[in-house]
Amino acid sequence: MKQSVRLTKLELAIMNAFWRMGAASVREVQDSLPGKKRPAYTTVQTVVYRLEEKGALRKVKRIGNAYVFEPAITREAAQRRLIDDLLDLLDGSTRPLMAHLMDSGKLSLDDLREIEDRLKRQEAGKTEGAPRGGRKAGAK
Amino acid sequence: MKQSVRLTKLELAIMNAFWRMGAASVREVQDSLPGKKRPAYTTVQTVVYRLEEKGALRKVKRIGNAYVFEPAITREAAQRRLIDDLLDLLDGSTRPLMAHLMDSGKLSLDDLREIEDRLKRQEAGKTEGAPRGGRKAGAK
DNA sequence: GACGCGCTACTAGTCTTGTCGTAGATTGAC
DNA sequence: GTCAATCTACGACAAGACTAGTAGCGCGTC
Repeated sequence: MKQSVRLTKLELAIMNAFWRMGAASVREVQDSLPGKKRPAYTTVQTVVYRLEEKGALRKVKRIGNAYVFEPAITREAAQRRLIDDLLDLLDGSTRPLMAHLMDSGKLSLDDLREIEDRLKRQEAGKTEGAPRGGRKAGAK
Repeated sequence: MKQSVRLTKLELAIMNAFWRMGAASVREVQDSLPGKKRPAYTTVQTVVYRLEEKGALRKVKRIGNAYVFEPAITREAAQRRLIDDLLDLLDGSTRPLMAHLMDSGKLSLDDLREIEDRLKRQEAGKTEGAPRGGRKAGAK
């Protein structure tokens, strides 16, 4: 049941292009990469193909002799995987994470307020019915 | 001025052993690794040597014919690097991070309260002098 | 002083990621 | 139908990480 895919830096940069553009050809993706880190066409091509193998992209059609790909996973899922991997490395504890975010000024009070609101809504919302088959334990 | 070292999963597992034990020999580290993921002695040895080259460990003495190593970087510094790398991948935004932590129930309201308090104290303490443009983060 | 054990030092193979080139196929334009 | 442009398909290679084996040295023991 592992549908989540681990992406490397370059793979993520390329996926970002797809999430931004929806569906695109290798050429379009390469053109869209910011100048400084724009690899050769075939480099982008190789990574796109690898992403397809990994299940992060899928071919949707051809235009001319070129394939058009689109994302097969959401940005959220990919980010989730990234974060879970990090938490795993941190032994599952969010403490060092939060501590560092605060120390480095990456978390503002406003950010916190927003999160707090959301968390409250979440807690409130989950006591009423609609179990939303999310992550029930039983999953074989 | 780059003193921070990027650690991989195995390297981190080994550093964790050192942070836990203080100073140790390769043998001690290997023995301390949890059974499931205990690599061969020479594998641990190779990684320990690599960590020394990277500056994450240093030799402190010999006991018998064996070297004893100790951490040359703190766990906090290593974790900081991990987190900064992640933020880099997330385009510097903490939003998806916080959102996922909440969704997966890794952040409680209590956690948030604590963080909020700390953040407030921090802000109060820094209004004097240093302007520190909050999140501009850029700092190459 | 000889022996064996454990440790170091070195070597080596495999995998992943990033990088790109080349050959050949396809296509649109004439 | 021919041609040039553009893609795909495939191969290659370097670096880094992970994995582990082997050779040989040194230390403690008898």
